[in-house]
Amino acid sequence: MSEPHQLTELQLAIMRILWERKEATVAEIHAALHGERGLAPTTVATLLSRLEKRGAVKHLTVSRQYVYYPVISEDEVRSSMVAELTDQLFDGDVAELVSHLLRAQDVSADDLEKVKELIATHEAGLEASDDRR
Amino acid sequence: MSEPHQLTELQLAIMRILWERKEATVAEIHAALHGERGLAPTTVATLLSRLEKRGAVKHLTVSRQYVYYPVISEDEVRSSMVAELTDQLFDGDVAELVSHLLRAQDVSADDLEKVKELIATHEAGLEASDDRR
DNA sequence: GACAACCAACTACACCTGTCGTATTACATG
DNA sequence: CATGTAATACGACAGGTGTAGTTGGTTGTC
Repeated sequence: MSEPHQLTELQLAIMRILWERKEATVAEIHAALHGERGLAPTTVATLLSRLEKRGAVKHLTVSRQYVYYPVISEDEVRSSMVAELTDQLFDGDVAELVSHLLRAQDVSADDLEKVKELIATHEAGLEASDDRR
Repeated sequence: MSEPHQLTELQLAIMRILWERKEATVAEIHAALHGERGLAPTTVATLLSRLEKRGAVKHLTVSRQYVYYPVISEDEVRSSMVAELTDQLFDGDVAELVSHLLRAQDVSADDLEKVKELIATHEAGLEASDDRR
């Protein structure tokens, strides 16, 4: 069942870099983050060791430097966090979440098109597995 | 446009009670919460005053007791939190969120039906406003 | 071999949240 | 009016997070 992986904004920013690159040193992550935020290198290092303590990343040591890599996948985190949100805000009802999305101004006509296609594709997939049954 | 209303699990639990009942005293909220969690009354009071400091609730004093009521609506909080999640996990792309929902096992056949109906209804609404234009 | 540079480890601190205990105040009652 | 009771106000503390400084060990270089 995989523990709940609730990550904060900064933690996610770090994870995103790791997910993209598969692995990175503290210095690389610091550089990648540095564009927008003015964080000290030690700050990034602290965050990474805390993420490691929680089991979100691990590291190898390569010539005196730590190379971190993700242990949990982006999809796991997404699932975990979306589920948490759905539980807390929509009593676990995914349809309610979608309903909210549609009702709020959050969905543009473009989005709607995309969503419809997604559903069509998804249904095709379901039928395929139906056939196989 | 309306500050970010990111609430935690417990804070949401309290807000839900307030949204349902329109208003409630500390004692009532404590009782309503008490079923599942063993919180002290003072804990609930502390949470409420902190929520008030943040502008999520306000209170009136009725014969020595505080009667709290919500200042922000459930929909506001939902929008705010869903938007935040979408930004952080899906780079702000709502369609990506829906895509994730469909791909993950999170959506049952039933849910899918409901979602399709929702979309149909939503489109009908859009056309109506198109006509009006 | 001494020294500078680099890096991780450790420590610190402020702020938020969940949790309460204690102090204080206001009311009702005898 | 003295008191006990009921509620709020206030202060505290632990655990997590963002943020960073300082320390200490390795290593490459003169």
